[in-house]
Amino acid sequence: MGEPVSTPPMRSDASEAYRRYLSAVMLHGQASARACELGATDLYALNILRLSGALSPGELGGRAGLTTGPTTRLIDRLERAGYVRRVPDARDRRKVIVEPIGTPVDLDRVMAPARQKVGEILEGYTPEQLDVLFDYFDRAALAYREAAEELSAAGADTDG
Amino acid sequence: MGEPVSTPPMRSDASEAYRRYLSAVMLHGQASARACELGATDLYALNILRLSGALSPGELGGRAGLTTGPTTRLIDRLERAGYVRRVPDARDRRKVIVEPIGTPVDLDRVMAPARQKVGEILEGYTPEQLDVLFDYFDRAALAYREAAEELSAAGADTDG
DNA sequence: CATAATCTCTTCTCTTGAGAAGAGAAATCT
DNA sequence: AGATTTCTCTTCTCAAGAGAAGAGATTATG
Repeated sequence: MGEPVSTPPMRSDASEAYRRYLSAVMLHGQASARACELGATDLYALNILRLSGALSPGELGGRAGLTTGPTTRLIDRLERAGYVRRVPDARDRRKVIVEPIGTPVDLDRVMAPARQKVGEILEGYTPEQLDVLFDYFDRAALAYREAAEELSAAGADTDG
Repeated sequence: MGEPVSTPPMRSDASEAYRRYLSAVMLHGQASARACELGATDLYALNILRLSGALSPGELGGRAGLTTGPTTRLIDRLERAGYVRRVPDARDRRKVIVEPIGTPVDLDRVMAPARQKVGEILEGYTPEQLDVLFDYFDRAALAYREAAEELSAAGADTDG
């Protein structure tokens, strides 16, 4: 997955710190998925569904960073595992709605350690400091999305 | 690849913001790789080599989040593309050293937009605020690594 | 209306990652 | 020294993602 190409912020070792951080997040994602006996993408998609509720395959795949082909098979796997159900959309018969209907039994147990550790870290910050963190997450997310957009647009230009 | 299972911090929409952030970072990584005509993992590995210098396959694979099998083929691809060279380690003949010997021509061009945008965001913060950010990256990285460690250890327990 | 253009999902083929098994080299133990 | 254990990389098989192509449904246009 897909793995991230970090864009190093400027300080001396900042880019290393940032890279280590992203790397750790992803290694944890893989370990979590393995503990749930799922692929990392499958668990990620399940998390998206838990937070956002039912989505169409297109929406789900887009948020999970998948193209449409793999998305269909992702949903196949989740459906077979009993975590998800396909429901036809009444208003647009081209569409399907993917409803979460279950959660891996040990998901909470698996997430607990990271949740607690990160929670403790965040508790150590003042509200102002937390504002800085989440302000950064917000704006950086936008920046990366825009940058990705530019790259895709530039690539589409030069394609046949 | 692998995609992250975010562990939502506590605030109301914080977990959503955090998820969007990670998602954006990864989508940008994929777009960057595509723009360089490489896989996301391949470009990530190349970045690791640029920052860390020559590494053994084991080290490289570990940092890229790959197991040893795929790592060999990753290096095969990079070698075939001319970005990397395998050199035998004189002191330990089990080992190989992977040396970066080139970089995709348009890597800088590809990275420029994100680098600039993120740079602008970071310039908007005071030194104290930047300390908060990088303090978080440091500690969160450790937290996620430890949490992943616990999961792996627990999984190894219950395995045959 | 009818036709064309667009959208959404699925199917197919090829590349890439995971994990098990194995070969070769080094370290450790007796 | 010889045997065992450990380490590092490679090879092999199977599952998962990328992208192209296609089927079915909706919307826009003449």
